[in-house]
Amino acid sequence: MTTIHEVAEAAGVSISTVSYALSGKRPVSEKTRRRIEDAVQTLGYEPDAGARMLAGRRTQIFGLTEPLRADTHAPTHMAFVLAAAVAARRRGYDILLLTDEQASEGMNRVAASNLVDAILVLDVAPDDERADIARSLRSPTVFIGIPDDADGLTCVDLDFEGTGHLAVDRLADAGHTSVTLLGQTEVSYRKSNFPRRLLLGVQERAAQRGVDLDWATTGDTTTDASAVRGAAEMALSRGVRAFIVHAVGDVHEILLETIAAHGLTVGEDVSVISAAASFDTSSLAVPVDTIPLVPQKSCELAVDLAVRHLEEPGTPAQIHLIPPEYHVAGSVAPARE
Amino acid sequence: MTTIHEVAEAAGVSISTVSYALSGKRPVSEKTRRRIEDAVQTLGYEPDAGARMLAGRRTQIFGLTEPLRADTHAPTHMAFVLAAAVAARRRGYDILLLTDEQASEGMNRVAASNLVDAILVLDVAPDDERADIARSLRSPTVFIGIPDDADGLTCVDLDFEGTGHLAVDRLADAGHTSVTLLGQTEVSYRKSNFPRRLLLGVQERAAQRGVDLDWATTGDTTTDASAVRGAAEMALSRGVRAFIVHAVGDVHEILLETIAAHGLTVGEDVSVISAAASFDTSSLAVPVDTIPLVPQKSCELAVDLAVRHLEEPGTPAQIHLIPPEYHVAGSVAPARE
DNA sequence: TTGAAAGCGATACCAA
DNA sequence: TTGGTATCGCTTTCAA
Repeated sequence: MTTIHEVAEAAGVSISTVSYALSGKRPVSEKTRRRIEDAVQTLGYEPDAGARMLAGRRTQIFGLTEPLRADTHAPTHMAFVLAAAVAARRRGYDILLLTDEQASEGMNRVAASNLVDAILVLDVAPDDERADIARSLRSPTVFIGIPDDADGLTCVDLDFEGTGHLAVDRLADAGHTSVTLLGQTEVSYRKSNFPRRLLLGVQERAAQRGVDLDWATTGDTTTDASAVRGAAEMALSRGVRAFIVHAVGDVHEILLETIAAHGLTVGEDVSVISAAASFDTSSLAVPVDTIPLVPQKSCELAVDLAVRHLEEPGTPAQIHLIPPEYHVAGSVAPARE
Repeated sequence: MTTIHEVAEAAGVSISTVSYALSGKRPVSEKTRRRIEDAVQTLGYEPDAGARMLAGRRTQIFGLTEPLRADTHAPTHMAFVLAAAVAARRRGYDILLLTDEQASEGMNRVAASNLVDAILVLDVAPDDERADIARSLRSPTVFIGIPDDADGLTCVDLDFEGTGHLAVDRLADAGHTSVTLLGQTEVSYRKSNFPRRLLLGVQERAAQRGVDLDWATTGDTTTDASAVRGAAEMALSRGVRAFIVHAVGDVHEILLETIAAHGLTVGEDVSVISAAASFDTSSLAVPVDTIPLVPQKSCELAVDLAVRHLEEPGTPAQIHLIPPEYHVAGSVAPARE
């Protein structure tokens, strides 16, 4: 293993100059920097992580806690983990995984041992026990999702209520007076809170705009195809021609199939908006207007906030809602008389 | 932050005694150990990770590389990540995530900087570039999966060929002379190698036992329900009454539905074996005999091997195949005349 | 059974 | 623009 001493010797300078040349925290003359870089190159030098942590009081590691509850939608979750890892890496941080029981216990452990510079919290539950833990830690902690008691916490999330407002507005603007919200599974309305927040936003705005609203869940603990089909058919037969879908890809597919089976055409006879979908809606059978939930955005903001808290320790905790963005694909049509 | 010095002072001993008392690497008298433990407790002492790494030359961290290719089955993958994290933690190790481009590049980085003690490799491809990287590293590396060129590598995996053998044997023993293998997607036979290994095992044993074999894939890049149904119907109409399924849960469900739709009963008219499934087959509509792929087993063995390589540096690289286990659920019936 | 002290390999302060 | 060196908090050898 090559050390900073060997690099210094090879370059004919002191170790402090090597350190400064590599960190850029002090100006170094062009030619000495070249010599140092050459030495680093030929010797294959890589600073020792442990020594760095000890001397620099920075680990360049973020903890990522994820309980991985059984009802977590795996693809969505993986997208968030991946996005967090990529975002962190861009800022020079690695991700240390805290899953399962370690999700809570590990937070204390890695914070107390200075293994991580900050902690990112995924898969947030309404009554998340990690909220209290976070409040008791000195390490900056950023929640991706919002617990019921978010007091004193830094949180990042899509503005689900705003998303609900936006979806209803678009349909109401198109003249629809009757809308069905095809939601998540029953269990997710109890164990998470973003589905409720979207529902609330939809209900609120529907009331304001005088829109009749129906709400159907899509299964008990897991997506139930026949329940979805049933709900869609019921709505269509009652004359509903506008849908907001807050669900996984399969539910979208079933709705689109059911609409087609009724001899109706999305974007002409029926309007559909996909709300807060984290999958690629462009791969659906029919193009659907989407207000997407973009893991990259949430995670990049979360990482930015963690870094900011590290660099400016005084930064106040705050909830950051990401404004919804409406992507037109032609699935919303004017209501027919 | 409390340091080992404060603990030593509080307990009235030297720091070395504290260190030894906590690591157990040297006998410490009962009563001094008590005093030290008390001090640790009341002060809330947790050893500094960086200092530990530097002085102890051990990080207690494993790198986990996972490219997360687009065709990766998310739930299966998550099960492996979780199992790896749990197994590692049991032995006192944390998991550092190396995803995406970092899967390869990161291996070199974390190994060179001594950030990790060993590396676990997930999501192994036939021509995996991480094979060469692993061979060039000094850090112990364990593959969970087997690349085509596994020379000099330590690998862990289910014995997929043996799984194929076992499945065919059970059906042949029951008198079946005609079997259909319902396999994975097309793409997985190109981008992974375990599907091929299972296929090979099935073909081999089918030839040996004089069993007619048909093989159907279940879609191009993603599971195609109608393709699965078509394959199942084709087989049933040709008189095939024995199936080996190597696929995700949905494919099982579709096969079972199709069998029922033909008025046939699994375990009486038709025999079905699920091979190398990593999901919980007990939640299927009909109980199905299973030769499971258990992430916990693979990951525990992988972690054990990594630890062994750390403790006994001479340990030779080797491929470790986990013997298949047959779980009876009553879905295999004697063939009818 | 215990203690003193020499590192481990960086960072960053104080001088020059 | 550069160098010397104290320091970070622990592990482990050597001595007692």
